[in-house]
Amino acid sequence: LLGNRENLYASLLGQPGGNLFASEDRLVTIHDVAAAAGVSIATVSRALNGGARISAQTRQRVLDIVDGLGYQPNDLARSLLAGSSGTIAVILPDITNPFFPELVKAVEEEVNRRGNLLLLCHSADDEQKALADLIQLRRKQVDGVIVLGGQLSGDRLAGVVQGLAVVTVDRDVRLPGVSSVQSDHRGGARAATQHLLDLGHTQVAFVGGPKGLSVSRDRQRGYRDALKRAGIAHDPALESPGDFLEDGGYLATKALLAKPAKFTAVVAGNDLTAIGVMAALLEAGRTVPDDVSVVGYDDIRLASYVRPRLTTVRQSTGDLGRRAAALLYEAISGTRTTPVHEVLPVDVVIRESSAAPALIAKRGRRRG
Amino acid sequence: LLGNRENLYASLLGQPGGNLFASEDRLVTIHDVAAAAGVSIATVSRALNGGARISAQTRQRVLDIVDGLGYQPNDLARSLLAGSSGTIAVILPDITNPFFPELVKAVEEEVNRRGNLLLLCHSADDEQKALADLIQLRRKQVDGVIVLGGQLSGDRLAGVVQGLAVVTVDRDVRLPGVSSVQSDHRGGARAATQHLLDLGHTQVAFVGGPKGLSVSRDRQRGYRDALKRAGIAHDPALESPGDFLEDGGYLATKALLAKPAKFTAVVAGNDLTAIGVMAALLEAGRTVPDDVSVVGYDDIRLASYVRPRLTTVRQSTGDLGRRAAALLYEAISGTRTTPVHEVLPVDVVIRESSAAPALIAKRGRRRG
DNA sequence: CTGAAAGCGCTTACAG
DNA sequence: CTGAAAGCGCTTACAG
Repeated sequence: LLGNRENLYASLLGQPGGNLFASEDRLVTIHDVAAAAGVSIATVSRALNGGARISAQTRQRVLDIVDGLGYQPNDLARSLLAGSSGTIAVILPDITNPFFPELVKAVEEEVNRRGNLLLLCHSADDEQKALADLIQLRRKQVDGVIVLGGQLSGDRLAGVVQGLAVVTVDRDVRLPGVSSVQSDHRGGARAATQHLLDLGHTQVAFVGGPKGLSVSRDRQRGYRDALKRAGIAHDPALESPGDFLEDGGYLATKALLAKPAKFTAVVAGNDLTAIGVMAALLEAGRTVPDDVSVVGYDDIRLASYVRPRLTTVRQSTGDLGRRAAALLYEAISGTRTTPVHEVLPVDVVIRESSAAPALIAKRGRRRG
Repeated sequence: LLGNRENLYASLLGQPGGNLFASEDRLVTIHDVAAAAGVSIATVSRALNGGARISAQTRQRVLDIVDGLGYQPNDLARSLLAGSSGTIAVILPDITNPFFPELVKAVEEEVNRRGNLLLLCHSADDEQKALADLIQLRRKQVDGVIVLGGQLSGDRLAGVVQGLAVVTVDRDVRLPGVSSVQSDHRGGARAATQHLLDLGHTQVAFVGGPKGLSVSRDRQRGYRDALKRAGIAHDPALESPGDFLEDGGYLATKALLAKPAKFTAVVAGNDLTAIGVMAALLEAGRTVPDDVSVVGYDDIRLASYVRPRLTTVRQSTGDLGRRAAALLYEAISGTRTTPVHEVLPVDVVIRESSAAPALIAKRGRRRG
């Protein structure tokens, strides 16, 4: 295939006749090739698509003309016949959150490996736009779509999704025929909180994600799980939603700091939130981790570049993308008819932003 | 248009008959609608596309059937006729560099505003793949493509680009009919370096971008411009290429630190590089900015969240994307026939990572 | 092995 | 206002 492609652009670069235009502004079509080669368009098609019986010499003659003319088949026509466009779409809420580009990159690699192209719709946070996009995608005959996170309700999604292969990532709606992939948000948040508890913290705040996302809910549940297991009642005054961006973490922490309730550690809904949390703490004169410990979630690349380096929960973002793509192609090809719901494992990466609370640390030193 | 869309998915959600399938696995087509309404397919087409003369009552009857059946026109067929797919592509080198998502977001908004869809090709760093992608895009009849940065040589691009509307961003190749947008890399780097010089630095190192990119070249030129203007000869021992990622900045700084040549400030090729530079300095026991000042380039969102907050050159990334999209649509519509090459202004954002060199600072204090 | 014909799902002159 | 027909650029049985 690639060899074929190379031929094609070799011709585009080299040949004097390779100007792509049959006339003024009509691109060269299969008819032009057929005429130039003195064969029917069926023969040109056969020469191009291999497989079918055609004499080696006819094929070569046609291919030479194809090169000379710089002919490129029109995929719109091919797709119309095939009923498939060779295109996959991903719908996501916020491409400026580094978590998504990493995921999209993995998806794009898989999509490319299969010779397909990737459409990007930046809409999952706006239900109206997401629905409109989905409809447009269907009209364009995309073969499948991966829905990343987002607010789109299951009902709405179900309504618009018929006839489309769909895989969701990081949302827990169960739709007929729709597989999903997500990492173990609840377990991850539980482990992150447990890590702080193990360090000796007993007053742990939580700055989560936006309300209404299953990811936010799951991570909050994990946080509470850990507290409960340690016999600590969760204090609503120490829990705050965020927006999965730096700002939300910053603002929520400001608010937390203004309350009478004390805390020596914060579990953040994701890394961007954690960065905002740290900024607010620093601004309030609290040192991380000496005064307050902070843990994030995602392990985006920058988590290890901020100071202090961020303790966080690592998701294998690439795996998430690759699994989503794999499941989507199974759905498209009909290999998989009953959906699966995969939960990928996560682990806590301990870096510099978490430490024993000040008092305990002193006691420890005294003992040692 | 949106109203129309709303109708459509209202029907998809509500109607009992709206199942999209005419039979087993054939989607409903215009013929099904025509048959159900007892009219010709031409009439259905007219009812859907407005404009043409059709009685209000026939239109309504057809539209009701359309809703009832959940019919969605096949855009592949429409596009084949129109010779245009309503699709735009962007080719970029590295979506995990936060600079690009911000740009892509702006482009996507413009593309959406025009009712088009955006294809994403993650290939500009691999010439072979970029060419293959470009060819595939042409076959899919995309209306235009925005090429972001990347290594793709002008010649190669020229060969494959005929018949496609193209706009380049952050590269200085001049191709017939191809407009370009970029920020003032040279001026920006010059201003950033000047800022350090003004602070009193005389030994300023440079950790740039990958070799072979015009962006890298321009920023290095700006750096040298400023030195020259100050009567300082640039020292090749203090200049190093990077890769526009954290790692490159980190590694290059390690190498710089191992050399005998001294420096009290570093101009980094971009913000990611600057973050790597700071990590290496910290690891070597140098404080930023007390021992060494660092300035970045791009002003990605995280530049103001790392500690110390990064002094950097702000590009209006959104403007870059919006201008690129606008120029592309001018090319597509034929409004613009002679290409333009726009250079957008930049400015230095002074934050915490730059300060007077230690010695000067002390002198200053003594004096004061 | 090769060609003529039908057809993919639409839109748009052309008649009426 | 409405329908029959042609055509967008291809692929694929169907004949020969």
